[in-house]
Amino acid sequence: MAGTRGDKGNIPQSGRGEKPTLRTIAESAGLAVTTVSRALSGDPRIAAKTRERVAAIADAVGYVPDRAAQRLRTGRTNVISFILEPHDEMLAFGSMMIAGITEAIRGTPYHLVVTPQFADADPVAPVRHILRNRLADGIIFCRTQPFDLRVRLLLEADFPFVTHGRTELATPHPYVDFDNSAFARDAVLRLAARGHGKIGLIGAPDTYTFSQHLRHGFMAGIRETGAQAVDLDGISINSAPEDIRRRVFDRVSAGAADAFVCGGESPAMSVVAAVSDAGLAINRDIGLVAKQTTPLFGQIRPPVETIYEDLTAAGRDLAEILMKRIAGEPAEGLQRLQTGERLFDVRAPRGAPIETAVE
Amino acid sequence: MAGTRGDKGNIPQSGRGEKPTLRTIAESAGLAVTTVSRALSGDPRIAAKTRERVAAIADAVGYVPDRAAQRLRTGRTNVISFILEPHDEMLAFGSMMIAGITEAIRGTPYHLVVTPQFADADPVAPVRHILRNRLADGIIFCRTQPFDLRVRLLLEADFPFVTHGRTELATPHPYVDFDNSAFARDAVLRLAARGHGKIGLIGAPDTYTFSQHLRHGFMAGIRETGAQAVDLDGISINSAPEDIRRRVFDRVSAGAADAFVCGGESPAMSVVAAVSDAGLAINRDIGLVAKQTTPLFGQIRPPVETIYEDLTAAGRDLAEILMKRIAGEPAEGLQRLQTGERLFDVRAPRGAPIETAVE
DNA sequence: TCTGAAATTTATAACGTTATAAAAGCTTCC
DNA sequence: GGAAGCTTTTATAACGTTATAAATTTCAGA
Repeated sequence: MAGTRGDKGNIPQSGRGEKPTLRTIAESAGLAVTTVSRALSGDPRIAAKTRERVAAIADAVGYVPDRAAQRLRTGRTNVISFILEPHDEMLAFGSMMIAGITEAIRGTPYHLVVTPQFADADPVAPVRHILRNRLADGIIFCRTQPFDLRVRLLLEADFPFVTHGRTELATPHPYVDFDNSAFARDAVLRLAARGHGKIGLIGAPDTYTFSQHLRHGFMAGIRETGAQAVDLDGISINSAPEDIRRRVFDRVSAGAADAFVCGGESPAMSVVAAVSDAGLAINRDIGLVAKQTTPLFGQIRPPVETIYEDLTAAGRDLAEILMKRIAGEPAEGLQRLQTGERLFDVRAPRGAPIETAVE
Repeated sequence: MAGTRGDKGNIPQSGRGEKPTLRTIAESAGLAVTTVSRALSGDPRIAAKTRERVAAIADAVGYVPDRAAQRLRTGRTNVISFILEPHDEMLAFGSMMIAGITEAIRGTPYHLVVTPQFADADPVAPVRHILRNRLADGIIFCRTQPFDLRVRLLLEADFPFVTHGRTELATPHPYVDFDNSAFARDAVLRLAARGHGKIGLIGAPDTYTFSQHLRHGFMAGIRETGAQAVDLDGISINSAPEDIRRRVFDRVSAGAADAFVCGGESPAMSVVAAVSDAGLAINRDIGLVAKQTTPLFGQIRPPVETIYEDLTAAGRDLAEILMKRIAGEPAEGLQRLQTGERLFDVRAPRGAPIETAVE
């Protein structure tokens, strides 16, 4: 039942029930199929007059090229693969990225295929699968490691890709990244300037490159200000919210920490909860600077100072870079480092212009 | 440069650099291509012994069928299209759904293609586009309207689809929905039982079916309890967070409202902010029951009573239903209504067993 | 041993497109 | 007028698969 063709032709443009192909147009125009194909692809070998005539007929019959046939013939898939780990912690991450990617490929022939990277499976498996079966023209993936296996595999195969996050590999490759080091350093400077001396970092597991950047920036800030780095026993943005809350609650209750730098809004939420549970107040007693990736967080009370990482813009950049890479541009020019935007500064009144970053 | 084949064969399994096809296997086995094709698809016309032999060779050379060729020949795309509106407000919505869908199609031949539905474009356009170009075997889309044009179009074309949300059309169609009516009614009963008498609903624009369900349930609760429904001047979960905050602040400051039912966590966040800004306290002064769709919200302080809508489960159901529909199952059995799970009840101590719903 | 039917395999064509090579039409110029 | 060189069009084949129809082999029963 499902999927069978209805009796009445359900293609409104053309009077006939048949799906128009190049042959339909060729017959109607009295031309060879090859000529029509070339005319539609704007081949300069075809006379301008013929091109126009063909375009008109194609439009009239509602012709759209068959992607499967094109793909079979050319080997090009017109597919961009976005590899996504369905993390609880990531929340809006995927949605924001996808919004950016779809925006960038709007009007291009590319489609977006989401390829899951399951936690219980080999992380390289999706890349290998796409590569072997030529399932896409290019790949986007996130959360790189310093010596990322996926990057090495793709470099070796000379297959187009972009990463969200950098690596420490010698061969340059296209990437989009957020300057997490600057974010963390800046956060520490700001907290120290406000009198906080015992600062904890809630970053990510050290396997990720961005996590190391966070830590480097954080430690740089610590050294520059003479503040004390508070150990949080391996708590990270990947930890269960309740674990984070408890750990922060312990440190705060014991007076062992008086400020936190958070790599995400989910752990920041837990910090706010822990501080509240301890009978203390964010900003007044305990400092907090967090990275924000969704508008939602702007409404939290008490207001939390955040730096905004625009993931939709990142997705847009990733897709644009990938398309350029597929078109043959060299990797060197296709690297972009985002910097954060200050959203709310607790020292400034609401709505007031935000001061420039601490030098 | 990018995408060109490296000199060294980069397909590890097979010694040769060439991509194995049915012909490769046929030649190696001394069989016709047709036979190999049938053997691999488990056709009973092929002798069991031959099937095994072919399977062994296919495995050895690392054969994977060419999707483009299959698609061209059979007309089946093995693609499931998920139509997504990149809403600010939706946040984790897309991610959770996608997590569920990918989970369900794991191990099947289906791929997930995300098709954006841009706010500035015709909402029916993506469906029409997929239909015309046969870009998918089935479609998933969300936020139905009572007389949804997309549903009507797809029913007429007899094309497989599932919706997240119901319609009021006479012809039954597959759907997954959350019982928003029960949620809203239950929320009002609970708030009223706690002594709140002036209750506002932050639902969705009335064009959506689920929004009407929210309102029906809400009004049913109002009638049953004799509470007063507070008008919020068209504020909905689609409104800007700051607008919601201001409106709630006004009502609460003026003593015009003492409780709220929220159809999402983003507006609930704004309610918490507004109540805090008005110098009042959630639960003590102002009641709040919200729908929760992400784990994040569980950490908010003060704790907010929520009902959990499991969007990952919804995504899983949607994909499963769609695959059954594509396989030809009738729409009648493919309708599912989710009910919410109480996550936190302010009257019960944390961690204590949760009482059953108000009757 | 032969016949007819069942089991198994094969040849051919087609899905809709584009790359390659060849052909036809048109100018230009000696 | 015809060769040379350009522009424009066409014929053919191929990408890798599967549906259809035909052919071959196998086997039971007479």
